[in-house]
Amino acid sequence: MKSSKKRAQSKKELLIKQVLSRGTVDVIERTHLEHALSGNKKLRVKLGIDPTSPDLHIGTAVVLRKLKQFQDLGHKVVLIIGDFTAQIGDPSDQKTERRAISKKEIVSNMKNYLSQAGKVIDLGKTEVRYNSEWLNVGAEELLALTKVATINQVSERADFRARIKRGERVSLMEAFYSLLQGYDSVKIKADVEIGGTDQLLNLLMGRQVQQNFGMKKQDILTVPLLEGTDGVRKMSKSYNNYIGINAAPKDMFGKVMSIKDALIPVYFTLCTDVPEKEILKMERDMKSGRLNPRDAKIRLAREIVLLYHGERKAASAENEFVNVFTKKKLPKKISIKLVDKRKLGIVGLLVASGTAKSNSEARRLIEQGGVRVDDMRIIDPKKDIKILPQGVLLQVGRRKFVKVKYKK
RNA sequence: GCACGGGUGGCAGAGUGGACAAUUGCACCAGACUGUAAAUCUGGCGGCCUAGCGCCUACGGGGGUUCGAAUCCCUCUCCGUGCACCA
Repeated sequence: MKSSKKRAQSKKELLIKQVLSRGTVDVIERTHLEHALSGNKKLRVKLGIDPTSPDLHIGTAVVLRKLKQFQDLGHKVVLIIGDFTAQIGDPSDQKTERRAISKKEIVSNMKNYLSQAGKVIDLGKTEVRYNSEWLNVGAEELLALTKVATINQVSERADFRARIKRGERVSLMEAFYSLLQGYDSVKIKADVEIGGTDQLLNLLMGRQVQQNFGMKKQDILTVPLLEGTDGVRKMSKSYNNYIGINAAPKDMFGKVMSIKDALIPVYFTLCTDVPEKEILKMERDMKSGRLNPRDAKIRLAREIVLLYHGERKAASAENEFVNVFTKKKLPKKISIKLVDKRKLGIVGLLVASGTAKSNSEARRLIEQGGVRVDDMRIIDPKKDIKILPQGVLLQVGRRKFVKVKYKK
């Protein structure tokens, strides 16, 4: 009995260590949080969510995975949906003044968000709150809040200062934003708040607000921003370098395979549960040439797909990938497209089958040698193709396969 | 309200009367190679066809000047900055 208790104890220590170190950038204040985690008090762990973008990707999942670790330690996760601020519209995107989104949109966005977030955290143990619940305050309360910070302080923020220097605008709303979301921490009595490294200032403001409202300051913990598939910028939908949580297993697998080799260890650390020791070993082995980065990446892809689609689908996605790209075999499932002619030009065939957007594009693909019909490369854009009774197999590039049949 | 600056292809950002379907970078697509949809290299990246140094559409909207406009003028619209007591 005693030993099992001990084992549980050491397992907890391990989890704590993981919370504080794996995929963690800043911890403030470290020793305080460490003690709190070792204690028995159930901590309230806050994460603020922007309700404008309902699509989650594995980059946004990084912070959710961190939350999950807190949940595993028995703490309470509080998701705060920033519907209030979203309705005002965050003007920080200077160029295109972001339009305020409606309540209805927010509700549907959040439904989407939660169903996706549920793949990472345990929603049953999560408290979900909308900050319009308390932020729609009167002027009196608002003014009390504005006493917390000074214009001097806000204007000294590195990002604001830089923008002012460049002659760009900094809206008051932006300055208020951190106050308002800091007030969330007061209202929900947060012990800990987590967020991406880009949120550090906001999180710090939460501490300041809490202190001014006579409350104990929350600890804060930041996680890195995951680099996107381009390996340059952070993963984001607007850069089109993201891997969606809802992506089909096959696409998810392929997209992971398309990341730069250098990103492999980072992705392992932030996006999978593979033990850090193993990751380090893989890193060493890749450097020494003992491990083919491709194989490490295949494992990475499998681990990631596994988290969101389960083991069976992960295995079949892997199979499919190896088949199609390494062994150059045909994919298992090939979609069928019906056409109403028995014979048509290759250009028309590409367009009709949806493998090319326009005749010009089709021609280009053909001239560049990217088109095969029944495994025969077609280079002449004027070639006519007969649609055989059993159909013809059209391959465009390495990834598009379509079976074209005649529609009676 | 006044002054100034700006609105260019999915994004960033050149171009300020002809050589502009518009430099370049990113993203994207194809090919070669490979270790993979990595890296690298090559080509492409508005549409149409009779494939021509062809035609159509396109540099915020509309109108104009000109043989010719993304480029000049007018007007509208949108964005940004500054000013708005002294001025």
